[in-house]
Amino acid sequence: MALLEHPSSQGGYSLSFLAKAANNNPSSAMVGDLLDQQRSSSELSHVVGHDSIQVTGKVALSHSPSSSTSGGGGSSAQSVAVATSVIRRSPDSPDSGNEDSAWFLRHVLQQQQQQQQHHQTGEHQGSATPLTPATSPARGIRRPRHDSSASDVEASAADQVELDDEDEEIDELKKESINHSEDEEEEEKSKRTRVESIVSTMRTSTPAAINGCKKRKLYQPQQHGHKFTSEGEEEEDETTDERNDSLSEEQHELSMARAQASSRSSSAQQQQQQREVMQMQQTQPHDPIRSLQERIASLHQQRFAALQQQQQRSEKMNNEPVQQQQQQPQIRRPVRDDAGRTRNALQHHQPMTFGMRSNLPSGDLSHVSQAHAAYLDATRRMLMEQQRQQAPSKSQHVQPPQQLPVSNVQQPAQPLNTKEPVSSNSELEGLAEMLKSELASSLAQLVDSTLSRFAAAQQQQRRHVIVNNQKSSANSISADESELSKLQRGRVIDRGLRNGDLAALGLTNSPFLRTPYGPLPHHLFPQQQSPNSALNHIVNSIGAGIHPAAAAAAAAAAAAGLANMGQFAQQQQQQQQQQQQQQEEQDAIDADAAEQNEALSLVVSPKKRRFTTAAAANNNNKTASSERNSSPAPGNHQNVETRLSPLEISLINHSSSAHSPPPSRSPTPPSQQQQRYPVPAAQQTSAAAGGPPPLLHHPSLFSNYSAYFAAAAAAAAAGAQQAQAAQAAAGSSSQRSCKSPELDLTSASTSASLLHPALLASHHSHHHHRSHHHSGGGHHQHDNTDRHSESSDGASPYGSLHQSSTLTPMHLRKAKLMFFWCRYPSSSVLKTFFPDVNFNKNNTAQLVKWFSNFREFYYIQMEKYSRQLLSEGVVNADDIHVSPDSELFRALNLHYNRNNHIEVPSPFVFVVSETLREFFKAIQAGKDSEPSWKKAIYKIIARLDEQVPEYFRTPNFLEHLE
DNA sequence: CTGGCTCCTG
DNA sequence: CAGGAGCCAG
Repeated sequence: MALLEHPSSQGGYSLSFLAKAANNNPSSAMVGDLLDQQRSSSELSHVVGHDSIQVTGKVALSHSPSSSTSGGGGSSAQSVAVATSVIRRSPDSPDSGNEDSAWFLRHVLQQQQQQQQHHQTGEHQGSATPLTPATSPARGIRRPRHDSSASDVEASAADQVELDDEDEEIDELKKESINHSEDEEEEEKSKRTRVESIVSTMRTSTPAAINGCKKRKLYQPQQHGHKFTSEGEEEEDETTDERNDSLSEEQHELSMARAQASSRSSSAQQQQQQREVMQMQQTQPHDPIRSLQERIASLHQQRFAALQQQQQRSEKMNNEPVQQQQQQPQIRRPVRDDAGRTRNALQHHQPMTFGMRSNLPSGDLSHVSQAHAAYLDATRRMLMEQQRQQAPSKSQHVQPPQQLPVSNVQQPAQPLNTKEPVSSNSELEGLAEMLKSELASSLAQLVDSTLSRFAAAQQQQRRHVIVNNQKSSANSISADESELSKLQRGRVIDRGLRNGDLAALGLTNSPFLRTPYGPLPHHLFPQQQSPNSALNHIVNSIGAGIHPAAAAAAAAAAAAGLANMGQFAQQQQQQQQQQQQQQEEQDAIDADAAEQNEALSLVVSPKKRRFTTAAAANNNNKTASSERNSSPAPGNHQNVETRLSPLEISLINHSSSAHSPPPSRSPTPPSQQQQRYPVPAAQQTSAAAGGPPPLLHHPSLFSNYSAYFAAAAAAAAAGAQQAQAAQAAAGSSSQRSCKSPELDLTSASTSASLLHPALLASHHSHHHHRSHHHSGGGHHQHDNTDRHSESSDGASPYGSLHQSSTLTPMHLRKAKLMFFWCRYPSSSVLKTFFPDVNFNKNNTAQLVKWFSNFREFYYIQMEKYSRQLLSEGVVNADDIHVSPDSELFRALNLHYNRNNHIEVPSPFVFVVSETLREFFKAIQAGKDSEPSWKKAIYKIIARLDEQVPEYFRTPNFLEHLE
């Protein structure tokens, strides 16, 4: 019976994924061992999560997401940390050779396991404490909820404290690690980190997408508010904000780039870095968006450089560069502005890119796992090679020349690498000058080409629009654009949910992490001059290969004891890295110029309501779907975009590219798709994280924890901002700066525990819908209505003043999602989650009624399934376990989460199982014959309500719901 | 009396 | 899902 699942089979998605990955791994001794360990660890964590859920109840649940989610990732992070500690503490650690690697790995793994256990214990304690037995039974089914919420807050507070501690620890560890210059170990660590990152990434990868549900018209849109309201003002604000954000981002970027440059071993890389800096500087003043893009481009460049190094190295050492490359996040394709060098780098990498492509058939898990396996394998080989080389001659400087392939301008490289920055300032300046000139020229070209392309694209779009939708033509500066914008929103949503939970949007690129730890890498590898330069090189290359931020974060995390938050942050970063890689791949596939131009256009034209993605060459599908958007763009887009994550982007791309079901991302990467988005999205993400709450930039805040917080705050800020905007459109910037932070912090703290790693599963469905609409053809009328409703819902309300008293289908959707956390929301609280609605008695009643209906459906299902269980011979209620994969959840998901906007929160899983048990027991006891036998159960279930995550308050939330 | 909930029906 | 009826508590 699908419903019942044995405890053993019950794990969280993430865990199972991890296990899968482990299984897929081909591997050899070391790697294999590692994987096994991983798996076991994951199981452990899994078990932990499960236990906590069952045992502790609500509070535990709130924590559980982190535990279950982090399962693999957490373990990885821990392992890293462990590694560090091991290095420091154990004197017996071997200094060299083959044994070193193996030894290191084993130790790490062991430590990891131990830590897991510790973690487990901690978990129990934490969860158990806050639980507050609900009171007031009779009337106040709802009251209990309040109690529970309070307990949640406490829990979150506790978490914060822990995090602080973690931060301190991190700092200490960092220092220590720096002081202890053990090259080999360092190397190991870096490698380890990479492996870990991959594993964690796999963990997070998309959960099994449920059905590609069709979007059905819930009901006709009753009205549309004022589409075009104070659009102008908001936009203005947005622009400024964005600029500020971008600027701050740039700053971070600069500092980071410098730090990295110093650490880089090869002069070529330095050059690139400098170029980046130059680019950023140049672009900063002008266009924020552009600057962001530039920044991304620079990042890409960095990666490329790293890749190149690595590739060469790997090639030399063994003949398997491809595999390694696959694994590494680097396969980035230079963003538009990159001129010759970047392109060169790109070209060099292209072969690899292709390889990746072939190996990465779909964006789903499978591809990830494959990559992971490949990566592990490659890693193993690398280690072996290293060992071999080391053994024979420790003082081989032979390597350097090879590593500096493309631009050997400054050969001093390896030996001097650490000190280069200091000594060669003048040189750098000269380079900077050169770069500047180069950039200037290249930029001009780019701009020209971009503009021309954009124009062409627009024309095309218009055509499509006209053909497809007559009405929308007016607004349709670009139907495609609108579609794209929608997609983006989808991404945003996903990101918002996902990241909102974990790192709250944009942690990946968040300056917070980066700035602080950016320097770390180079500190960690200070002694590259040491005899075994080869190893050093490897380390460097590895480090470089990884996203700098990620690497830094990883290092920091490793050093630290790995607070939960830290884990999250790290994981997130890693994930994003991976996602970015994917995106990059796709991008690489496409022709460069066209895509980039599109991206630019997208950014450039902020006025279109739903992100006007310039989307010149976008898909036909989108064109068709464009019908809906026409509404003016509220200012919030920027914020929204901030949350876009690479993954989302990739998903979007995937979906757009093919109607195929979510699971498999069709490799067919039509060059036309909006791959451009990825880049902009990423940029914005970083910008958003950095921008809104400048206060958070304070050094003290630089920690995983702080980063997390900041991100959350930023996310919240967006919401707050909106609210403010709604009331007073103008001059909100100052207010925002002051007020937002507070709000953010508050919300963040409050929601810290609440934030779940609810992953937005898929935009696929959305896209599908759209495409369906198009294909469906014949329903022009329908489409039009649709568009109206959407525009009124998503767009206008959030715009700020566009409140309407109408509850739209989007609101309904949101309400349904909220049901996952809260079954008995009070009307007052409920209202706060729909700031875009002008509530009156009627719509309030409607909203309340919705939840009543939700409950009804829910309880019906519960009763039905519990009866079914009973009939199947289940005797003990305790034997009832529900897995998210169960039929029951399928039904529930279909009802409340049709498009899988979010991953079913683990708390809800618990609630369901609990409800099931209660019904089961009641029915078993024959209470169902009594008059209102369900009421008792209702009471119990009412107690299990949780606070709805803060990100539901995000103004843009609705937009994300397709 | 009102708000809120459940149950039933369409 | 929405409407309506009925019940209950402030």
